[in-house]
Amino acid sequence: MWATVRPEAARRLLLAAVDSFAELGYHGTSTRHITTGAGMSAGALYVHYRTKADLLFQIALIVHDSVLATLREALDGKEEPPQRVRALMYAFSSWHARHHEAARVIQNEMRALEPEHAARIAAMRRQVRELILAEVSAGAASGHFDVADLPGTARALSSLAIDVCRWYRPEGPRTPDEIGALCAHTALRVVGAER
Amino acid sequence: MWATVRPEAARRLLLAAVDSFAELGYHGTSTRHITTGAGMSAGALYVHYRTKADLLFQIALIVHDSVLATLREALDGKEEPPQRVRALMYAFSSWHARHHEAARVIQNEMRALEPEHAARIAAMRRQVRELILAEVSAGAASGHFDVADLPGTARALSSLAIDVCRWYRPEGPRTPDEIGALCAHTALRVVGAER
DNA sequence: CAGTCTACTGAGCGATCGCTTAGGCTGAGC
DNA sequence: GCTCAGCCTAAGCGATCGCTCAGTAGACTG
Repeated sequence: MWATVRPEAARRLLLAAVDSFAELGYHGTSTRHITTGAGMSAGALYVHYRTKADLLFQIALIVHDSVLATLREALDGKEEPPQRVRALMYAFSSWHARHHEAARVIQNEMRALEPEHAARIAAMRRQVRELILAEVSAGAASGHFDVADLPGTARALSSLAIDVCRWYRPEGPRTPDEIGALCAHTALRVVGAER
Repeated sequence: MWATVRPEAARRLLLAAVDSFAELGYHGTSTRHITTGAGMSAGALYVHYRTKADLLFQIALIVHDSVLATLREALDGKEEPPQRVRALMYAFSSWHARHHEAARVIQNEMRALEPEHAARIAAMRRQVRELILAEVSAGAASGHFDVADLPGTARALSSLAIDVCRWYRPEGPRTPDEIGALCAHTALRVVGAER
């Protein structure tokens, strides 16, 4: 996810910021804590980023790009609605386990963005929601699913996957792939695909 | 939920803190912002609370008490597992809509607590999880539900309800009661109670 | 080798933070 | 009518915040 961030020092700062934002929150993290974590002195952050808020924005852009790419790749080549929802939910929820630190940052810290940056991120989040809603709607229209409330059901699937980043612990009993399989199975029950 | 907090000035401070913590986060909120919101000067906070962190702890105690009381009251008198899970999920999710600000505080800001306070809150959260797990397990044992993974399914129900506080907006199209009904219905599908 | 550029250091700026303290106001009890 | 405890204000402490900037080390160019 971070491979494209250059130069290497900018990437080190960004990774240190994700770590610290996830653990202490945006406002709980000082710029000195970030630069120390990246092995640099206090002023180095401003060589690569305009402000602390800009650093958060760059993180949000990269992370949301990663989510969207992951979801689209998961759907690629799948035809039948149950297969598509299974792939989508597997990818979405296992991504939230694998990248739980980055996910926590984009779930909890977006209110620190300036309005115009927040709007750009909100647009990317809307794309994710519409992607899920489209799959639920398609399955309901084709008769594969039994769904009375389309947006409400899409919201439920979204909740199942996103909430993973809140409770997931790497030392816990489940791997990201096992969580993906569980969430996908649960999602198919939620849309009424099991007969 | 806050009626028992006395004197009235302490309650005003507490309510202002919940508002601000929910909107700006614990570290994003200054003690001056809290006292201004309660119509007092900066020093007034320390008449009623030892520290800013202690104020957060008092909030967490009250809020978790409210959740536990709400869940136990919802189960009271219900006999059959499907009825109990429906009541539990209705109460849990509609509580998260009705009290979405307080819920956001206890979901996102608990890491700011001191270790011994965090441990007390963690114990209360464990009680909530065990309450849900017990209902899922009882329904599976009695044959009302079809559940292969008991803790995983309990976690899914918990996610459905808790995540409400992340996306709920008072100006949105659904009332807390409608959200409760939707989550309860979804939960019964997740546990395989629909035949 | 001299000159230039980029990446970074480290001191430090003004602002704001959590919290303390001295003192004033108010109302219940004697 | 006086005392005193409880509640609150206003000023301000030391620490830390985000951010700036003059200076430097080292690689590259001509």
